[in-house]
Amino acid sequence: MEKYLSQLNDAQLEPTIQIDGPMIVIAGAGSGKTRVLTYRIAYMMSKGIDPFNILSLTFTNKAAREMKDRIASIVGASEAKNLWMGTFHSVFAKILRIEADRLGYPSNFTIYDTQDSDRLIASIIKEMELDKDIYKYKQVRSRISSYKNSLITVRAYFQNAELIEADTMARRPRLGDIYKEYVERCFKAGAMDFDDLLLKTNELLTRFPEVLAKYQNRFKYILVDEYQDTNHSQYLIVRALSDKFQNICVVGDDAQSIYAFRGANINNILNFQKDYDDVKVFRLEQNYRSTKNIVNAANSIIDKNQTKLEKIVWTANEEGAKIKVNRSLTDGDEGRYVASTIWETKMQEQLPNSDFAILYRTNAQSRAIEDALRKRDIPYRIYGGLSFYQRKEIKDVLSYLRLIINPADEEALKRVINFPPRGIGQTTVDKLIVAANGYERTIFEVMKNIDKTNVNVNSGTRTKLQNFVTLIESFQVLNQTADVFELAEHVTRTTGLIKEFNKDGTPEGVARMENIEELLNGMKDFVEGQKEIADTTGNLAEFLEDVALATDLDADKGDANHVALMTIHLAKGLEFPYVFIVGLEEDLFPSAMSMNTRSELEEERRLFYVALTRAEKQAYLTYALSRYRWGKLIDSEPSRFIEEIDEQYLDIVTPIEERRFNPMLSADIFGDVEPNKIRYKPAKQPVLKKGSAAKKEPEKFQVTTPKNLKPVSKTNGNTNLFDSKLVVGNIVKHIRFGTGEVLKIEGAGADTKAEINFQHGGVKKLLLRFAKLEVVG
DNA sequence: GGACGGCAAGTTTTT
DNA sequence: CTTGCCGTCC
Repeated sequence: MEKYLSQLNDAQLEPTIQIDGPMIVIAGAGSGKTRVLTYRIAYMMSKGIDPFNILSLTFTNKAAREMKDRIASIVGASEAKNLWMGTFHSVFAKILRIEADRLGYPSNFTIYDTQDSDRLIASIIKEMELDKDIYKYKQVRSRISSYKNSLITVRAYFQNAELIEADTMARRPRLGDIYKEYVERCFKAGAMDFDDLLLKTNELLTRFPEVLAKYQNRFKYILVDEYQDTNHSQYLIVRALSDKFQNICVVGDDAQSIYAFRGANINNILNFQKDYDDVKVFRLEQNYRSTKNIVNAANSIIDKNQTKLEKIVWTANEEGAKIKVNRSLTDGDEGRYVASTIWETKMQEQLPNSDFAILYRTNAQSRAIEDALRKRDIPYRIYGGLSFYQRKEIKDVLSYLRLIINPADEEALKRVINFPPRGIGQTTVDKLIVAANGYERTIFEVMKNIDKTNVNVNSGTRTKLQNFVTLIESFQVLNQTADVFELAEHVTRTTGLIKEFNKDGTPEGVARMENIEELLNGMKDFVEGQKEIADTTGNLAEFLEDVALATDLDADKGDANHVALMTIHLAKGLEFPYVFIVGLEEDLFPSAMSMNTRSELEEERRLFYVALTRAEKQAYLTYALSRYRWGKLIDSEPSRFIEEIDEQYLDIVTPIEERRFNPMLSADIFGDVEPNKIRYKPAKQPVLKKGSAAKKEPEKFQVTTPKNLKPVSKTNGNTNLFDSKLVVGNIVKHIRFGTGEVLKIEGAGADTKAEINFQHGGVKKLLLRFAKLEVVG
């Protein structure tokens, strides 16, 4: 342990060896807070504290996993295994399953994702015959969500005249009724939404003192990372659990609070010292990540905010290059600028793709960037956006599985009761819902006892309903003996899901088939993985929970060599040598939705601060004069955030208007130069989208690349390789299909697929993003 | 009950 | 430009 502690500076060492009592670590960006957290836990264990008594709450499951691995490497895997570590949502979902019956929930409750909530709310609005233009389901959902995060239950809502007044004034007098119905329907379906995982935990700890005592005694030491992003609900859970022993350590940076929209309350961190007695305060102010230029520029930005804790982030690192600011004509040009800059830097410095990240404010911005990267054969991966588990075909499969575990799950049932089509139409489903509400039973129970009900359906439909019940029940029987993978394979086959997606032969259908295939592969991995961990059973319920709370970041293998594309929110906690922050335009960043109040604007500014401080060596800021939005070109002006940076840290690239008339320079503007023209065979170019950019295909210019440099990624005449390591002819090993030869590689980025001829199983097309392939030759 | 085509709406950010 | 929803016709 000593040798690890000696790696820390004085400021880091102090909080690391401070074990007892309440404490806060205010950690500037890049100041090594993860290291402090990790070593602190290892240190605690080395002092004889039972890992069983330590609870560590992180912001992502990936962070938890990495930290646990690191701790395991210091103190040993068998010790680290007993640590409770994870996100608020995953930790308390586990506790809720243990204690569920106290709250009247089954322990196998479903976790509704946002899409499930949306659908349920939309159908309630429809059932109540309300105007869907006034009661927009997304707005209603976010309203309900913020109530839950503030611990305003339905009962509390109806006792609060102000809230009712506010919603009535907003022309939504029935909001409380929708809220009530939504909560009841979730309860009846044995389902909790994301907010419930926190709200119900609070209910559990408040209503049952013996449960509170149990977990207080269990979690004698509590650590909370990213404390600035906790909401009121989370705050109360932490307070309750730490109340007895007061061994609470929170770590965070108020300057990086960026989740107010989902209820995060920056006051939690600002007021921490008032919440506990004798709080010890530590500050980590030395930045180890970035150059002086980046650190100073970021400081000059955050200085503009009024609401903040005073701290001075500094670095002993080198001065570094100035931040490059580039203006483009359109979003397409912006993409090409980014792509060509990455390509040139990569060649000149001989860098891996994974040294680069492109960050944006909204997911929709990724498309123009993608197109440019694809044209340059630069491997990339998009994080976030529509995640794998939210795709239609995946949700369909998962819905069947959810029904096996919990037949009360109304949203899952509505999704698959007639998909693939089996003659149970909307009219019938509506009747079932009405009957279920009337009898106060679940839809599944009504179907099962259809003969004993007064549901008015003809005998043909009756049989179809009973057949569906029998189908699900047969799956339940199989679930007693089969593992997740075997079960899912059986389900996709017998329900006809596979056939359904296979039948049309359209590219979409084929893609969907392949996604289902990958889901099955993922299940195989899960089953294999669980076998190695003794304390878990690897059953279907656990798989579904993992999936419900997984983020796109969690699926990352971490070793792949690609440029990362993601929103700034998702980039929090990560770092990259080269960072591009794109779309720095008014109304986009800062967002038009967030310029009404000072606090909203300050949050946008903190977001910009987070973006800038991801960069280690070099940051690029780009903006476009016009941008496609809904198919139309709209004008934009540079973001105020660019001006707010002290100019001495900026390198403002020549404005584009001056260069437009210089034909020699225009190649740069459009960036469409062919890299390494001599040796490089351009790949199949994707069909260009309509738009001004496409029309102006420029002349091909030679890039000034040293001749002895070869592209880092070997293209082999094929289109872009997702993982540069894999080429045609490779012999690979797959967990399910065994050994095979790579025949073909196609697609780009997250959708890159390889066609592989397996010795057993024949030719398969696999998504590289999910297929865990081992190159063996 | 199901398939297909037309039209409106949507882009903050996520566990 | 996309996606999802709704209405029409078989």
